[in-house]
Amino acid sequence: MVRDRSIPEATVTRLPVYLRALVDLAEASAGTVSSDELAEAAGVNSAKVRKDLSHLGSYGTRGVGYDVAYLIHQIRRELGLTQDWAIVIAGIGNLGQALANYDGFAERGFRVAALVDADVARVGERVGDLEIRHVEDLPALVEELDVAIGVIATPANAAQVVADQLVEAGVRSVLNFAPVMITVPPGVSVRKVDLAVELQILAFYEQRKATLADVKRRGRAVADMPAR
Amino acid sequence: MVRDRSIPEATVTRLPVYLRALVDLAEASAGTVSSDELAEAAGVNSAKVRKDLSHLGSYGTRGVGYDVAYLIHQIRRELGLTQDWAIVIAGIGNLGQALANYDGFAERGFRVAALVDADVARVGERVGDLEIRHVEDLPALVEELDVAIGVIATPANAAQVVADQLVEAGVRSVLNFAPVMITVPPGVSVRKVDLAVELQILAFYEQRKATLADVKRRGRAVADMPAR
DNA sequence: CAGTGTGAACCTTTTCACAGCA
DNA sequence: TGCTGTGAAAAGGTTCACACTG
Repeated sequence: MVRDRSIPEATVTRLPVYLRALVDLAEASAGTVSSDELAEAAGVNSAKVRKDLSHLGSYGTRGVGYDVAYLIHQIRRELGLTQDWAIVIAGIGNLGQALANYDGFAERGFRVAALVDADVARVGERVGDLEIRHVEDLPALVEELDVAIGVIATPANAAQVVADQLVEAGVRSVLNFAPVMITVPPGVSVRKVDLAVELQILAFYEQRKATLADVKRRGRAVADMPAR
Repeated sequence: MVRDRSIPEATVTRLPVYLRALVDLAEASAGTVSSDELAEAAGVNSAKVRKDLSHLGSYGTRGVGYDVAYLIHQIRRELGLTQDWAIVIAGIGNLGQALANYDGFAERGFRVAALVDADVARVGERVGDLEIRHVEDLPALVEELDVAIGVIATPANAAQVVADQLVEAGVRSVLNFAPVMITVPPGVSVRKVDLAVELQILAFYEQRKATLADVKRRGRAVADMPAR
């Protein structure tokens, strides 16, 4: 059967989760893993694991499971993590600093190559082993360091300006932590992480749980928050 | 028509996004907004906005649009944001500190009520106007401050232990920033934010863009990253 | 015979398109 | 006339269940 080149979006979002679970398993020196075990570790069900992995090809062995090391390799290849990616962080406030020092990036092939801020007073300050540069230097930094991904950690009101500067400088992918939607030209990818949004979603389900107290109001119990 | 009490999960995840856009619009003193305008501001399409809002009830006016202030009120009510929620942050490293100082929480009704860390050496240290407390104090803090939501900002290896402590202390909702899956008893909600996962997803699409260079390989162009 | 790979059924979400209302 | 609200259609994602294989 010809393998379809395109992997469903939902699968793409889960591959990094499997990858981490697999790396943990590898460290625990597991040679092989079943879809059941991997599902458990990733917090999904095993049918989903098998479907997802089948999009990569037939890398499992019936009656045995998947070879951990080989599967790690395949997922890395599929996600483009065999190379490492240089990222630039724009906006070195609390969040920017936390991101600059976040070990999870380096562990997974993302190298924080540069830090920029619009505040001239901050320029020259050291964070970890990088020096904060002025945002005006972006074009040179992107070019020099071959930066592919820009991370926006500025306040909301600066985000669009910085996004424009990143794009102008040649960055093609943007991860936006600012609590505002930014617009970019076609061909540039954006993902948005909004810390407060996640809390609001939790609050919704928390509130709904409280409603469980007066269950008698209706026949059917109020649903629990769906597992992800 | 009887309005169904249950709002689709996909809609719940978008309500906070609409809410923010609406608050921005309100600040720009817009009295009314059409589904088209709101869609633009939220980065989705207008049919989705109308479907989503229709789950809250019929709050729009045909030929005119939605009353911004009223819609804000309705979404807040639906999300349970009319009260404010006390949260505790566990693990006061770089990320924990950034979260403790993050304005976006307070702005949206989340009050950081306590900070805890397992490292006794950190106890007593001040971050903003809170003092770091020892993780052992969790039960007392949760009780006293009526904490509903716990945020885990510890390293991966401490996350499960802290999650257990939070649940033990009475927290019913957990936002997990640690790069590991945690398990909790039924009835406790967990959402997970993984900073590196988002980067990995971007890398996937970035890599795919690179593949566009050799478009001739196949008839159909490689798809762009789907908009969220 | 344990566990993958996968059609088929099912469910959720998105999009379309337009009737109906202010 | 302009824009909401919503059935109906389409797309996308999940789960089931089992044939098949190492």
